[in-house]
Amino acid sequence: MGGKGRAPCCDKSQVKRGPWSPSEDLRLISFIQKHGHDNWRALPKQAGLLRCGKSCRLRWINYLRPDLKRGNFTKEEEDSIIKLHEAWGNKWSKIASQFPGRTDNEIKNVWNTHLRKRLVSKNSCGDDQSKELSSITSTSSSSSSSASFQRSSGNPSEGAAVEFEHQSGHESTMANKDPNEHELPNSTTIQEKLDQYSPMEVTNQVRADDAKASKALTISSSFSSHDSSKGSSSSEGGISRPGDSLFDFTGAYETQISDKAEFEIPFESDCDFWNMLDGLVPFQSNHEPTLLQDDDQANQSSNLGLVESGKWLSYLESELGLEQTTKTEINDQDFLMKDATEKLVPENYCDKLPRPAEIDQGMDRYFEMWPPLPDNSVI
DNA sequence: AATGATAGCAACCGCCTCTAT
DNA sequence: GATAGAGGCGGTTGCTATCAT
Repeated sequence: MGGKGRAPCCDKSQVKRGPWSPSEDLRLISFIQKHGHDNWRALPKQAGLLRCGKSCRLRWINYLRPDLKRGNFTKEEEDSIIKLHEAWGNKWSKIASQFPGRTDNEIKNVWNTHLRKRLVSKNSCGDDQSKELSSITSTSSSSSSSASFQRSSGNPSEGAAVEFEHQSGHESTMANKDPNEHELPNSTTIQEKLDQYSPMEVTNQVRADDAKASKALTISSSFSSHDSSKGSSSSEGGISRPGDSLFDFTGAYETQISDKAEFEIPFESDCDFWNMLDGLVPFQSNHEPTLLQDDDQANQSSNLGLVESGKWLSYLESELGLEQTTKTEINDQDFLMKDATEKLVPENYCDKLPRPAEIDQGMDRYFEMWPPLPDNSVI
């Protein structure tokens, strides 16, 4: 058996760690959408990511998968988690398998932060669990989730471990995880994700250094926090978007596919695009200007004036190469070998962010202008 | 307004399990 | 059957936002 004494999966000194940037996310998404994820260890290199394969896998499974259901857990879900935890213990992946769109990590966090305390407090108040379980029984069969439990929760007194038992073998994090899940939903999902990187939300959210910005972006632009009382501040600025949860695709994305299925974000797209996405948040707020080293960067810096004058759409078009066909000629290798973490966007770029609608228009045009590419299954 | 405490959650770490050779 | 590699899982950490004082 493996385990002890094994070599680490990667050289920790050679990989980027910490919060994921938007460009990294999009690289990962687009890569997996196009090529799948047969080999997590090799994926980062192929995708041009300076990340550990495990980190990529985790990021994908927990946050980027298009079938994730984000947002608050319903009372029914929470009750069912309690019930299942009672039956299975800390078998988070097993529990998560009963909640389509939920991840083991998410459930684990919910348990550790909410449910355990709830149970403890109930017990400490002299309330026995039978009361709790009785309420669970009455509600768990009708989750508000668009995709209800795969199996009926049944009678809690009869042992959920049997009732929910999976087929032998690996439990999977996803309810129907397929090791060859290359049937990634669609390109629209990427559009959705791009939409969610609404820079205005980020602007309202982010005020610190790179790491903070990245973290804040991840939280505020993508997800509605579990705890609405403490959660994302993305609404503080009065900017909210329909379907605020980036990953709230459950049951919905299939219909969305038809709308824009012909638009596929090209995996080998313009590097500037990725950098621009990073630039939608003030990642560079604390960076030294020396980051702007080459002509392109200098040009972008000079373009800040356009942004300032409100000509964002034009700027975006320019940056996306929508004005020139030559930018579409960038090849795979250019993209693959480009460090996703590299920043080309000027400092304080995002302090001058445009209105979201303009972003959306720009993104829409981006997707319209980029035709689907042949499916190159091998890099 | 400033500061410390607490809550929430994304990400990492190390071990385990499975599979291929 | 032994071994190595990769994926997966559960526990834990570290960072940020929010609350309380």
